[in-house]
Amino acid sequence: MVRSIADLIVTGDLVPGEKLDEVSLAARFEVSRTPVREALRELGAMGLVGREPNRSAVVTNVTGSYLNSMFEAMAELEGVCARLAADRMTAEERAMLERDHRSSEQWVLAGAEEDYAAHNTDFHTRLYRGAHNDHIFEMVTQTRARLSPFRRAQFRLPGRLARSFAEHERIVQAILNRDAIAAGQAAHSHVEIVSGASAVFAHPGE
Amino acid sequence: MVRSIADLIVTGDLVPGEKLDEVSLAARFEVSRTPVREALRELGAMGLVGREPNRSAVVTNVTGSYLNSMFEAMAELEGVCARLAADRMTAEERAMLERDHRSSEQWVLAGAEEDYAAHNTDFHTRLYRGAHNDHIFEMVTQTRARLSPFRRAQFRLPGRLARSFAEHERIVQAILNRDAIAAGQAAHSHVEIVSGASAVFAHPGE
DNA sequence: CTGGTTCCAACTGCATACAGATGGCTGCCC
DNA sequence: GGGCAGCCATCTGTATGCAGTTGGAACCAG
Repeated sequence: MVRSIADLIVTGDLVPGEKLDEVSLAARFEVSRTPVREALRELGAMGLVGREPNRSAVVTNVTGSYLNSMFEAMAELEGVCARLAADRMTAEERAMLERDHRSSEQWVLAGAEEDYAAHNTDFHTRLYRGAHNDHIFEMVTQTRARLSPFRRAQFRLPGRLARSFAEHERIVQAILNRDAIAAGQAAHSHVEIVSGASAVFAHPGE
Repeated sequence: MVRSIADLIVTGDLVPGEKLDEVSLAARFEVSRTPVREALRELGAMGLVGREPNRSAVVTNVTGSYLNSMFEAMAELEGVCARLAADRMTAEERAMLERDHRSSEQWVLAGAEEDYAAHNTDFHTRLYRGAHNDHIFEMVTQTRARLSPFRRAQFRLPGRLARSFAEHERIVQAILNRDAIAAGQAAHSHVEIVSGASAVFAHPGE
């Protein structure tokens, strides 16, 4: 239930600012209002929807300022993850990260945005896992989920694919060299750039 | 409702591992099960209680490994906050931070654990706010809430008060000097030390 | 006395019914 | 014609009832 509604939001089926009426959602999933309500509470706690007393839940329309704070947080968290990952990744993890990264070059050359986007998600997830810190993993995953409605189109920008790949390259190299500082910085600036690329698509806050 | 139950957990009234039976909670607060259920869902999303299908919610008994990951995350987040705060705090914020810190010395000299603990909470909150990043503020606040059951007694350790004050001093100085790097490091190691001091009190995980 | 099986009580998950609140619409008054 | 007030429709918040499931207690067999 939570998942179903979250998907509607993350996939963009429900647009930021849109009201989530309990009865229509209940009808849509053919259940009663109760599970819907509970799911909305949970989504509210996760920050995906906003709730105030006696009002409909609304898909969080992150205002510019809060959106920026999330992108900044994302950059910081990525930096931390990469730094920790450089120290802690196992040999297998390093190998997988590199292999995966190398193979993604084909999508860049082919200009396959969708495929590269999928790889990109995996790549970052590997990074988060590599930090070997469950709580940080949770935080970064949640933050990413909340940001996802706002960066769907990030790879549409011309040349973004190649640049993203080059930035990944820097991160991978630093991690393979076990250079924690460099890895942290590379990941940090990588996300900073993504945030700039995505800002354009941000839904105007109210 | 959420707040009421969360308080029971944070204050230690409900102990990690304890089952949260919906009907008794409903009776306790003199409401029906419905709002209790929704509150539990929300607390589940916040990570304060664990939930699995057809089971009672249980106060999260953070296992040793996850507890460590939270303390580590806390150290990283504090470091980030202090670093950002050193750059971004307004003159008023700096002044308040210093004033507050100075005045806390009286509690150290008097050995007033309760009072110092209250000040300590304020001090760190100031730091988080000083970073001027709402999302990071949320994350660090949530993490702290989840950790609170596990560090209630941190100032009981002999000499901890004075050491904490000295560490705060380093952080304050670095921020007043606008030395972001030093502030970040000082805050990071401060929390690392707290985590060591608290580990002793961790409820044994299962 | 111990191990297993069966049954029951208690609790969770969901649905429905009702009460309270809110926002918009309509109609009246100025 | 415009503005204000009161009413009504609609939606959220809460209570209660019922069905499904689970864990444990009691009982029986070895």
